[in-house]
Amino acid sequence: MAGRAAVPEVIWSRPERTGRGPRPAYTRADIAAAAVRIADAEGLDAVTMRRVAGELGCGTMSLYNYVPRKEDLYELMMDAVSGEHELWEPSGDWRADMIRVAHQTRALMHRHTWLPRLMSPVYGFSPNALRYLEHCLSCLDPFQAPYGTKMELVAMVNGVVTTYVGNEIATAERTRSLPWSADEENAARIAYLGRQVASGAYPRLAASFAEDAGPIDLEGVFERALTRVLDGFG
Amino acid sequence: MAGRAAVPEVIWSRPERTGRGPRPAYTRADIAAAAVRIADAEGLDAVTMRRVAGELGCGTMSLYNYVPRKEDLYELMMDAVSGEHELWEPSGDWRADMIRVAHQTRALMHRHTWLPRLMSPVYGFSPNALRYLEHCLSCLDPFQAPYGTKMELVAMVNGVVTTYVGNEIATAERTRSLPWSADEENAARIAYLGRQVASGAYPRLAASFAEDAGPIDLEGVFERALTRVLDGFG
DNA sequence: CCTAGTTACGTACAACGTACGTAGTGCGCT
DNA sequence: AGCGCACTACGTACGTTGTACGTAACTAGG
Repeated sequence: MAGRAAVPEVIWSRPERTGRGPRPAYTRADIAAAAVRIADAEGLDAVTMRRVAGELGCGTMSLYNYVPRKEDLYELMMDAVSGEHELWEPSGDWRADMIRVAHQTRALMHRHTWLPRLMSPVYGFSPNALRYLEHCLSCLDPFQAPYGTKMELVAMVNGVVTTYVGNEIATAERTRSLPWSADEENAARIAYLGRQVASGAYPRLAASFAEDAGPIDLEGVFERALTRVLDGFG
Repeated sequence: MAGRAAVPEVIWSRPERTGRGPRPAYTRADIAAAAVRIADAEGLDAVTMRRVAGELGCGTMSLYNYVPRKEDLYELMMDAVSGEHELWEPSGDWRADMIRVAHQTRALMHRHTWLPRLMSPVYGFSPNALRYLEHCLSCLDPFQAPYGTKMELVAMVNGVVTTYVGNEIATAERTRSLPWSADEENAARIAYLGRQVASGAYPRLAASFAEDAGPIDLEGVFERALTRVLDGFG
């Protein structure tokens, strides 16, 4: 209980290599890549300390030389995939650039479906996150506003992307894991809700479900949400 | 492996009481209340099957007669606190009503700080969730738009509230669990980021942090985000 | 009344994060 | 040059988790 971390212990503040002792067998990039590979292939829940160590080919407890807590492993994973962001020269049209950023982030999250779950609490300040943030701010150079407003815009766009793609992924995984089609799922949901709604206590809900019977166009929903958020910033 | 649930197994579709066998010692409301009490007092991670059973005064495995999986216990918790929503007669000004809804949900989440974590994947269709949804739609009666648009508005407001209050809570819990003040926290973060920014690779980030040195007004951020979202809907 | 379905609960298991102890290794200092 | 210490590596072990399973008691429907 004595000398254990009287400091935030952000992993990015501790150096990867101190110079003393034998050279580490793996880099942080190696570890992050292994964890990302597992998460992409088998889901986030398959990312355990034992499994990652096995993927690297070392003992379980050796991982703790690189990563003090599992939470920091998650941090490494988020930073690794944040490096996949393509950073272009701003076009001069900040609105178009932010839409492009949002679509790219959405694609990134669909490539790594575990990302929304890790991002939803709060995203930190990893190296690649800083580069991404700086790029967003550079896209917003033509947007006449104090930096506080620009940061709020970036946070809002990121929040909306995380929320909506998280929903898309949850929906997709539910329909994939279950042994029936999306239409049947939809029908079953209508059937259950129909029973609730039949009581007459929810007339507007009933009208809503009667209005749009088909499956929801998730991409369209995302696009409209994004447009509305940007509209709110004028 | 044979007869185990070839159906979604939404907990709300199974009756609370079938009539056969001894009468259950507890109601779903009892169980939900116990779990909520624990989560409010000791955090969501303290809500384990053993702990809830202990709070009720029954054996651990007896809980599984009421709740097939832990996920369903979460569902019960969300429904229970959703019942705390105050549902008023719509004022005729849908914008004002939605702002009131959002503030009330925010207050609810601050009262039950584990809510954003449970809501972020997707919120289901529990009885009280349906009542809440119907209330939102009734507030939107003066809003001339198809129900699809109204549903998107409600979803967006809920998403923003969840995201932002989730951030507020994460920030608050970080400063509470750590043995230094918010100012020191802020200073430490500036110090760490300052080191990164000092390289000169992030000029706009540097300018941003130079601009607003004080602590962030989270309530103001929330208020502005909400206003902007509603502005996006005209 | 009987029997089938339900409740109650103790035992048990696999999997998790990780504390701890020990052995080996190589940089920095004297 | 060589000593020492900080670091790496890793096996063992502990506490905790969700929950499968078996058994005993009980109550409504035929």
